[in-house]
Amino acid sequence: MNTLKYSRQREAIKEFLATRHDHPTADTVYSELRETFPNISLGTVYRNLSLLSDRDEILKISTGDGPDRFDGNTQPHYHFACRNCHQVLDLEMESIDHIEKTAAKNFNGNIETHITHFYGLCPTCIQN
Amino acid sequence: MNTLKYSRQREAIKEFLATRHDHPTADTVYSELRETFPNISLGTVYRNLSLLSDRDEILKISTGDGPDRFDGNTQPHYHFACRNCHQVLDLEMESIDHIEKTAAKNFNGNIETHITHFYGLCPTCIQN
DNA sequence: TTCGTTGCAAATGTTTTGCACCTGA
DNA sequence: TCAGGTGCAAAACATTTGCAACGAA
Repeated sequence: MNTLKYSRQREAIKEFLATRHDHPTADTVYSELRETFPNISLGTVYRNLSLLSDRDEILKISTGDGPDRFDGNTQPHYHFACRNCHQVLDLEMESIDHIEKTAAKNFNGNIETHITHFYGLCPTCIQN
Repeated sequence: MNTLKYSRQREAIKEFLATRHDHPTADTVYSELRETFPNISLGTVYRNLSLLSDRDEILKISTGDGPDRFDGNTQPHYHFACRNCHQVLDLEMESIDHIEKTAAKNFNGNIETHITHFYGLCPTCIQN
């Protein structure tokens, strides 16, 4: 593995994600960090987000609708994406890891992980 | 719902996807159809793929790695994406729809559907 | 005739990358 | 010192869209 050198920008990105629970996009991270680092570039944000998610220090969420989102919470958990307002919420649910065994039954490859996203209407949008 | 008018291009796209089981990308659909319709445009391919998947006549697969893929098989089933060769395979497995109930337990919104993808090494790549 | 569909090209939105300079170890 | 990190700008990718011409009903 590559040797990492400390960088204020990278630390700030990690720190920022740790305080947010709304799964911001790269562009949101960029705009917010601009207030502390007026010269930080979008390229740096993308480079660090991808570096951090490669190292499993943050989570990258691709819902298949709009840009990728990022999550500072690396504990295993699941996400819900609202089909109306497009916000992404954390779900508090028991583990469903057993589905990997189910999938492995008739499969000759090696299943290492899975990603599940749930979709529908969020508590707010359901009221209309 | 909108009234659809017959189009040879749209039929050919649907027909093409029905014969393939490797989940081609829009660009692959485009290149292959070019042989039958030398003037078909990428825009038309994208328009029809998105129209067909809105109507649930085909499936759109976003693995979060590379461009979207499309599947002519609309029967509920699951996909496996190889982290080495990036091919996408069908999994033959029993239904795991019950995970929607699990997810709904502590959630006030309405869960309408879910998407699960499995990742790892495919039978071919596992040998190296 | 009407209105959905097409081809083409330009535009958009997201993410990656080349490069010269900067910075941490 | 030197390898990794940064800012900037351009490029790469994937996808969408405006528009005039075309074609199905």
